[in-house]
Amino acid sequence: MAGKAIPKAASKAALRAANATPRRTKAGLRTTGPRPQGRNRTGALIDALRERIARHEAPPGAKLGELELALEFGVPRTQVREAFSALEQRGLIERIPNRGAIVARLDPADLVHIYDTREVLEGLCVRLATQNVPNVSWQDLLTLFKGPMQTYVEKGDFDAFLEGYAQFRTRSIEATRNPLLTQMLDSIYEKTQVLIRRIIILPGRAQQGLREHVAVLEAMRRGKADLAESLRRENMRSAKDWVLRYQKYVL
Amino acid sequence: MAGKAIPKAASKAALRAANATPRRTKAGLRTTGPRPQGRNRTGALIDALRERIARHEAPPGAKLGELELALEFGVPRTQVREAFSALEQRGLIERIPNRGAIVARLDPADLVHIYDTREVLEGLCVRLATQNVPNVSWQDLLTLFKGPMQTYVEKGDFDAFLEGYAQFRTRSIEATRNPLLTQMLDSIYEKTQVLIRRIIILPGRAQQGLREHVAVLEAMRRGKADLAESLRRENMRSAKDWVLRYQKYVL
DNA sequence: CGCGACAAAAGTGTTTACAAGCTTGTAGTT
DNA sequence: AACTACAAGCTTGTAAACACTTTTGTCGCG
Repeated sequence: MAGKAIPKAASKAALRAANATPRRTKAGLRTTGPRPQGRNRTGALIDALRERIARHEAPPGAKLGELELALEFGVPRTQVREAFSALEQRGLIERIPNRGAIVARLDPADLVHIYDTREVLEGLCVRLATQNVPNVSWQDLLTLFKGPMQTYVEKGDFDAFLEGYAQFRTRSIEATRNPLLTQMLDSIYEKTQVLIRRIIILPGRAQQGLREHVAVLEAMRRGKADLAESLRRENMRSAKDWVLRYQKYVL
Repeated sequence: MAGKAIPKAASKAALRAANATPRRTKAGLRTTGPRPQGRNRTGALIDALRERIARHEAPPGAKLGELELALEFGVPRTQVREAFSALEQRGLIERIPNRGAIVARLDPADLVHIYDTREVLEGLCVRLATQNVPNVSWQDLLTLFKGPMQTYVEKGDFDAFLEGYAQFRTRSIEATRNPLLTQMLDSIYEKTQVLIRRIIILPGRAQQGLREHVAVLEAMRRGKADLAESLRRENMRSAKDWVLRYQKYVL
């Protein structure tokens, strides 16, 4: 790895160019321009990074350089720092004093904590959802889970399968109309999203999970909120067992 | 309010003085000095603001000025902004473009959302706590709640009463050994802390809450984790009813 | 006496510049 | 040949200046 020995000229100028924000492709404007948009820029950056972490594009342990991200998104480094502060608060990244930020890692103990907490929150979610909207509004999801989803599993079409799950998730959460719960489930979702693709291919997990979801949906379809809650909690416990049993392959 | 008509000189100089960080009382050092401490400064600022909001020193709707806080804590404005970003993510403050940050307000709908979510999380908390530590370790709290706490209520010594509650809370949360749950309960706690002093003086609430807590503690003392969970949940529902019934006086 | 235009001031959002710390690569010594 | 010491550069932390927006106070007009 000894390398190159690039001389080292132009360091000042290079830094200046790198540190600066590359805005304004227009010609003569020398000022900042009319200010892009209110305060969405940092918010958008936060979301972009959350997405990137959830999608595993930035895997756990990956280093996040302030400069690198600032250049990529075309924002000043201070905004990247603000975003880091928010993400750290959310537990998605870890900041080490003069070393920068890395994507948070999960260890087996974290898995237990996540599933225990998720159990009660997901239970609450389906209970509220069942109570808040007409029973028939679950019919389409029930049909989906009883029909097409079965074939997705058999054929191993995991993308379609996950898409169906995402729908269930989205619909339930929206139906709760509870922003606090939504936020907490989102926070957990971000953490588990990293693993879902490994869990779903565990032997028998997709089939078992599907069976349990059908049961939950049937309870929701019939308006049995408390039953749906306890079925969903059982579902989470079952998922937890699976993950722990195969944890070597998941983490 | 027409006022003063201070001429307006020295604006540039004033701003410069205000915007700058007032570090280093020493004499001739012209640079930043040896860098105070790693990266605790922003973290400390976040905690200080959380505390201030929880204690109602900055009541809901209060404006938080970047400059003001920067001067008060002796940190640069960028750090205040980073702290704001974290607090916003936590839902403790609201940032309005170009207008600054205000302490988040609660409306009646938020109360419902908080109590629904709190119900399942507090239930999980006492269940895990019961499972994780020896039964006898709850004896002292049970004794406290059966004896001294009763007299606090009768005498109207709310400070001592709240102190007892805080102990129960702290002990339960620690016993769960679940950082994620801890974080979520903390997040909720910060929001309700604003109201607790108004709730506790509602007619009959302190007595009823105490009765319910004794029941929960007895279940914990006997190692009945599931029973403790359902009693705690019932306790939260009861608290929610009380708050909603008297919501005009609480909010 | 009220009401609307205008201008200054206050404060937020953004950018640039500089200083300190960690990393890495190289050279010199044992 | 391995190990330590040192120096350069890259990255983070901090400071300060700049640009834009909102607010507020005043003055002129109806």
